[in-house]
Amino acid sequence: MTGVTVLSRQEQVAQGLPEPWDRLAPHSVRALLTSGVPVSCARGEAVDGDLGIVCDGTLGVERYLSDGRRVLTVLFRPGDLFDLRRHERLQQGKLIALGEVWSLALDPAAWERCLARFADIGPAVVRQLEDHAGRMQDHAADLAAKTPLERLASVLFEFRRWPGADHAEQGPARVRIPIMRRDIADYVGLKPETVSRALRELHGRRLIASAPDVPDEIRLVDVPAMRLLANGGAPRRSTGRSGF
Amino acid sequence: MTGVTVLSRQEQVAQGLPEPWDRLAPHSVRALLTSGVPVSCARGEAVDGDLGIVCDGTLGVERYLSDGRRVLTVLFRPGDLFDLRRHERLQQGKLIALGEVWSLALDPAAWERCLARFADIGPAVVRQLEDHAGRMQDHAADLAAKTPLERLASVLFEFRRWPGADHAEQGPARVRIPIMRRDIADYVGLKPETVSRALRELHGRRLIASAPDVPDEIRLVDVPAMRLLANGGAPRRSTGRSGF
DNA sequence: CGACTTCTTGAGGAACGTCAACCGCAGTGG
DNA sequence: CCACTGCGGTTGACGTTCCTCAAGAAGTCG
Repeated sequence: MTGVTVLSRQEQVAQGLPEPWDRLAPHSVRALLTSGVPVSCARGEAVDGDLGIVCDGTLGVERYLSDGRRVLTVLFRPGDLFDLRRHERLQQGKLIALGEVWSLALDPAAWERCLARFADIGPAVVRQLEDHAGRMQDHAADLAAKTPLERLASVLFEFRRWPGADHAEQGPARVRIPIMRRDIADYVGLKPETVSRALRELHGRRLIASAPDVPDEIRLVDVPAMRLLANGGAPRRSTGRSGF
Repeated sequence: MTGVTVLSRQEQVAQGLPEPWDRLAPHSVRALLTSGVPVSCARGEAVDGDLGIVCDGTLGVERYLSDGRRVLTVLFRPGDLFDLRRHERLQQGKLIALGEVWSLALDPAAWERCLARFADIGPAVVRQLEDHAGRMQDHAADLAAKTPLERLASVLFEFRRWPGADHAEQGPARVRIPIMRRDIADYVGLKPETVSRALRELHGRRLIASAPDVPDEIRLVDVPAMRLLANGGAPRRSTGRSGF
């Protein structure tokens, strides 16, 4: 399950390359793929190499506060480009695998050559960065102002928006939770217990549902209500003085 | 206080252009400045134009949740490039002035020409984006895991790190709070009352001090302790089980 | 089977948000 | 000059919320 599978995985990625990369011309894609080496990581492992593209699984930037509290500041999903070359010397956390992860590690020099040679890669990268900035802003809004329930709803939509193989098989209202509760908690700024309770509450309100044997396969029962909730439809308690 | 001051302000900016722009060759700077038109905004006003450089004051991306809660997801300080061209159609908030603000609005077409013509501007922009991404990650970590006290300490350092004219006059351990309490609160995910109490607590612990007549001019009395606090040195209560 | 991890559930308490009131200041108009 | 108004900031009392702690359920691996 190493050499050959790796290649087939590259091909597979080339086929259904998500979001910005799918607009690349065939030779750009080929150059991108041959300039990188496939790497696999087990859960918890640090990803070596600070430049690459996620092929499968979820990566996260992990940061520990002085007293041990853990935070996940960013998540990377299949198709995402991660570039942490300026990261290390800023002590801004470590990139780790939040599950079984396949990624395409890029050699910086080769990457620059690739950028210089193929005109369509540059815009794709810019688009990536802009998307990323947008997600970070959404995330900041979640963390700054939302209740646990709202954060959970929001993060479920975030999971759903992510491109990836999952989407094809399941209906549009289905979401597979790709990471552990603890990682969700560290990402949305809650404790695992609270995440658990919030999901329970969403079930209780008939907003989501899941088969008992696959609790991580969630169906969004009431999408509009979930969307409203994710956008801040449920204030903390009283004082729902909307309108100003 | 319009036509002439504007020009002089441009010159002034060109002189002490902060962080990434100061490394530009003189003609690059000149091109940058002549490609933009100076704009001033009063507090609360939306900034027209979605591409530009902040010259003086503080801008913020403001977002309202469905029920009226307000969040500031990003702050822009003098020297920062803001590019919200993809922002509008993603309904990701509005750029508003958090005080009296001078900025240099850039015409997208002219900007692209500038980018294409001067080789040193591109890297400066990339550096900007990377810095920005780093700050967003710091901010996410603040919001996700830190207590009000820690958030305040952190945001004070953020204010201090910002380049700007303020720095020259005051000592290195002095910070001027550039925005209102309410804006601080909406930025760090607290309520103004809590911000007030946290500042009071910092005073009480002899970590910061300020003259009674200028309460927004803060002196960092114990920088190491403040730094530790900003990095998460004070957990919520017990369970300070550091080390894992 | 036991050791371990992840997830869940429950009870209790600290903490931050909520609400209300007050202070100081600036602008306004009689 | 002073009352009036509005705004930003502060302080205090109170209550909900979410974290803490502990224990149990369910799955995995040796």
